[in-house]
Order: sequence, then structure tokens, then C-alpha cells
Amino acid sequence: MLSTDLLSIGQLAARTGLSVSAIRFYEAKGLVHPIRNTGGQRRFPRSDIRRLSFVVIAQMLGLSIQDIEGQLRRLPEGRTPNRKDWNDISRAVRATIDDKIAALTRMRERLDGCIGCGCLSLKTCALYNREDRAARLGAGPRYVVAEFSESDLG
Amino acid sequence: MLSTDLLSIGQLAARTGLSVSAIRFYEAKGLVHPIRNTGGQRRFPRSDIRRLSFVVIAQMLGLSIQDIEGQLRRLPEGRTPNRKDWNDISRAVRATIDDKIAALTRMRERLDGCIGCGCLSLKTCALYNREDRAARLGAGPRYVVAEFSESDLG
DNA sequence: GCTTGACCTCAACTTAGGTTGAGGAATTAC
DNA sequence: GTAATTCCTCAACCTAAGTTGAGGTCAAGC
Repeated sequence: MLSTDLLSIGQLAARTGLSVSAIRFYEAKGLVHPIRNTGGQRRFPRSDIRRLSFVVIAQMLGLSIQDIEGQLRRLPEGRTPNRKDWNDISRAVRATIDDKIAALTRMRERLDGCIGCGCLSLKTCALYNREDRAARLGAGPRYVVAEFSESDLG
Repeated sequence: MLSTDLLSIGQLAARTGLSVSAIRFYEAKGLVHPIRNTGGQRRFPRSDIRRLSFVVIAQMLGLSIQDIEGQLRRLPEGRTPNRKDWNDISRAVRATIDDKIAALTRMRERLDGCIGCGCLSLKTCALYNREDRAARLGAGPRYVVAEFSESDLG
């Protein structure tokens, strides 16, 4: 029988809804730090239920694993986030959501200006400019694209 | 000297600002269909400048390569998109941007309700529900997470 | 004491959108 | 005619957030 204070990885998975492999992955990324029993198996404190709940919620808000690890690491002594910590973090998250909405709104406005235009010119199209190329809306790696000149577009 | 009607891949890259490797990649994905000269090198019609401009702009609006390929394929005879085509497509794109903005706005409203709450409970947190887990805001593969029950959270 | 289930590590695979490099062939410039 | 570019293919690599499987160990029930 396990100590009432410690959970096996399977028990933690059942409590959080995460898969066992995801929890191992999160450990590798530094989000939890279980101890090992004599047989080498992971044992988690009960507070990791809350810690992983925080991870799941923060992820839904658009934070990457790395962002979350950074937030958790700033807490003293690897403490699990409490009400005030969550308050601080969620205000920061709100700002990034605001930014995303603002970027999409700007893009929509420009698109509206372009509907009916049909120019499709890299030279004159208002949708196409260097700033936005660096901050595309889709997923995937971002690379800087070389400068270019053109003459017969549009 | 190349025919004035055909461009080498390097020339097309210079005209569009894309890298040579990206253009080869786009060919593999079916976005352009160059012919080959006697030496086996790619030769592109001038209209592919506009075609690839369309690709770049559509990508910035959040369309995936596959989406773009689908749009281009719907055009008769592999024609390069003209004003009316662009008009049709951009209206569809506007709808997807609207959806993204709406999703982010809903998330922001719920987050506002949660700031100061600090519950961090998977059971009661308004930020945490099945619908949103299926439509997370971040990048990366999506997997369905198993149902779970809990007792000592919150 | 033995079987079953939970656990361990490590490596390979997934999607998207490409990049980078090796090794070789074609084209262009002088 | 030769040197310098440009081009060719093919395979391996990159990120993110995990999953899947192989091969082996640990713990618990009876």
C-alpha cells in the first residue's frame, strides 16, 4: 500500500486526466519533480495534482510548456501555484490574448480593404508586408525571408 | 539565355522573395507545376509569380498549404487566381478569422471571470472544460484526453 | 511463490513547413 | 574551354507536444 501522501504515476494520471506518458514527458520538461522509491518508481506529492491542473489550464490559454515551466520555476522552492500566483500569471496571460486578438483584428481590417481589390501584388498589397510575415497566424517554424525586388507584379 | 516566358527556380525565388527550397517544397505539395528543360531543370511560367504571391498572402491569413492547394485546385485548368477568385476566397478566409477572434474573446471573458478566483480546480474551473480542450489555442498535434473523475481537487 | 498488472527506459514516430547538406549534373560567363 | 554558378535529387534535421512500442523490472493479490 502506498503512503497516503504519495501517488504513483498511474494514480496521478487518473486524478488529472492526463496520460501516463504525458506526465513522464512533463517531468522531462521540468514541470514536476517526483522522488523515486526503492524500486525506482516515481512517487508524486498530492500537491502535484494541483500543479498539473495548473499546467493544463495554462496550456489551454495558449502558454507553451516552456512558458509554463518558466512560470513555475519563478515560484519560491518549487511551490505549487496558489491564488495570488495564479492571479499574477493570469493577468500576464490576458495581455498575450489581447495581443493575439489585436493582430487578428488588424489583419481582418486589411483583408476587408482588399476584398474586391484582387491586386495580388507583393509590391502593393496591403496584406503583404514584412512585419506580418514575421508574425504569421499559422503554425510551424518561422524563418526570415530574404529581401527582394520586383518589377512586373501586380 | 532563358525564353522571356519562362523563369528558372532562382529567378522565381528572386521575384517572390521565397527561398529556392521552399519553391521546390511547394511543387512537391502541388502548388505549382513547372515543366522541365532538356537538362532536367525546372522552368516556370511567369504567371507562377502571381500564383506564389497568392500562396504567401493566403498563408499569412492562416490557410495551411493543404487548404491553399485545395483552393488552387478548384480553379479550372490550374488557372492562376484572378480578381474574382481572390474575392471568393478572401470572403471564406474572413469567416475563419472571425471564428478565431470569437474563440479568443470567449476565452478572455472566462479568464476575466477567473482572475481573483484562484480555484485551479479541474472540477469547478470555468476555464477548464471538454469543448475547449478539443480546441486549444496553442500549436501542435491534438489528442483527445480520457475522461476522469476527481475528489480532492480545489 | 507465482502470475498479473503497473511501472521502468529508450528510441522511433507523428504534423507542418520548411532548411541544410552531400554528391553530382547542367548552364553561364569569360 | 574551363571555371564559377546554378541547378538536380535525396535524406536527414528542426520545433511542439506528446504517443507508441520493445524489452525488461517491480509490486500486489492469492
